[in-house]
Amino acid sequence: MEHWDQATIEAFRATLLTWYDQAGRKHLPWRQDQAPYRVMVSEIMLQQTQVETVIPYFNRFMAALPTVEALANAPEAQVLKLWEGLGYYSRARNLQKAAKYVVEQLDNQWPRTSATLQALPGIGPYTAAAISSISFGEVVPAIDGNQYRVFSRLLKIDADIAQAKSRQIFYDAIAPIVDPKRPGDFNQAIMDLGTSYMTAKNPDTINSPVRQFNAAYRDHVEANYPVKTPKAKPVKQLFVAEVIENEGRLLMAKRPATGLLADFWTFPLQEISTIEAIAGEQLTIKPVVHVFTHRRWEIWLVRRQQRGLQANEKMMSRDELQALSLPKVQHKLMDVLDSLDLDAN
DNA sequence: CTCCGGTATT
DNA sequence: AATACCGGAG
Repeated sequence: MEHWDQATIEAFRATLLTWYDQAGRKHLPWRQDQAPYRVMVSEIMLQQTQVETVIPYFNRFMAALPTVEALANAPEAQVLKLWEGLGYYSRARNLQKAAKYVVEQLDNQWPRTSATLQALPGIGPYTAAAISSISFGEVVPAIDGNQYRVFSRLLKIDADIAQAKSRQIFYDAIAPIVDPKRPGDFNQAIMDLGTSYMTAKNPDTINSPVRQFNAAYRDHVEANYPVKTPKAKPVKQLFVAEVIENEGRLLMAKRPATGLLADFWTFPLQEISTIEAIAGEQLTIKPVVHVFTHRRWEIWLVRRQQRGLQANEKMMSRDELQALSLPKVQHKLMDVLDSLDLDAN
């Protein structure tokens, strides 16, 4: 690992922030006004989700629920509807819990440090540091995938970023480099660097504003960083999805309160061991495929007659469905169904 | 297809 | 430390 002396650290800060002031993504809606509520909402949305995807969701969310009190007092169904399609729905539920906590337990006095912000549900070490540095000026690194990638290359850090224990190694390496005068801008500048020149694939190091600080580039080993062990492949699972229509209503089943897509409504899904279980019954040549981190679902649509309803099941009209927050996989199933009906006409 | 990515739970 | 949780981009 490289060691930077104080002069190098100061030169790096100056170079980075000069570039950020000229070329940083100042137009991002959550950077217009960096009040903690806005930063919290944006950072939770940005967990595991790309900037371009988040922008319209963030704007709708802030228009509908402009203050932490508005979010705390909103019906959960409204919050989930605003989140519809973003995925990782526990983020939305925890976000509202965090808002309630700030309003009801803290009398609207925000925690101002990374350590205390982590008491809020859904706020871990990265998000806490992002909020505290951007909104309150705390001098801490906000270590996300961008910071791992950027500093692993700049400093040739060999710790495996897939390992939890590597976090401390990166924290210790980055903390002395964070600009004490502009910690929030420093963190956001690293994010911008990580999504422009210092990308995961095909980095444009030759044009990077901090090329001269890049030890991995200097030594022609940039492709070796960050060090990351590959993750396991998702397990394949076969399902049959029942389409039961009656008088314009569809039979929907509510998923269990814990686990995958908790409490969300989908067509009734039954796991099958082989396609033979529904021989000839399927409506399409190929299954609907939906992949999670750890599971790959292959879902065969079948049409069935009206039957008795289980406790978690309900016949729903199209209007009722439209009002609900439905997971992407259910939208895929309904889209395939609609395209079949279209072909029939 | 493959790859990417924070937090909570266990 | 390992696993669960989603959708989008290339």
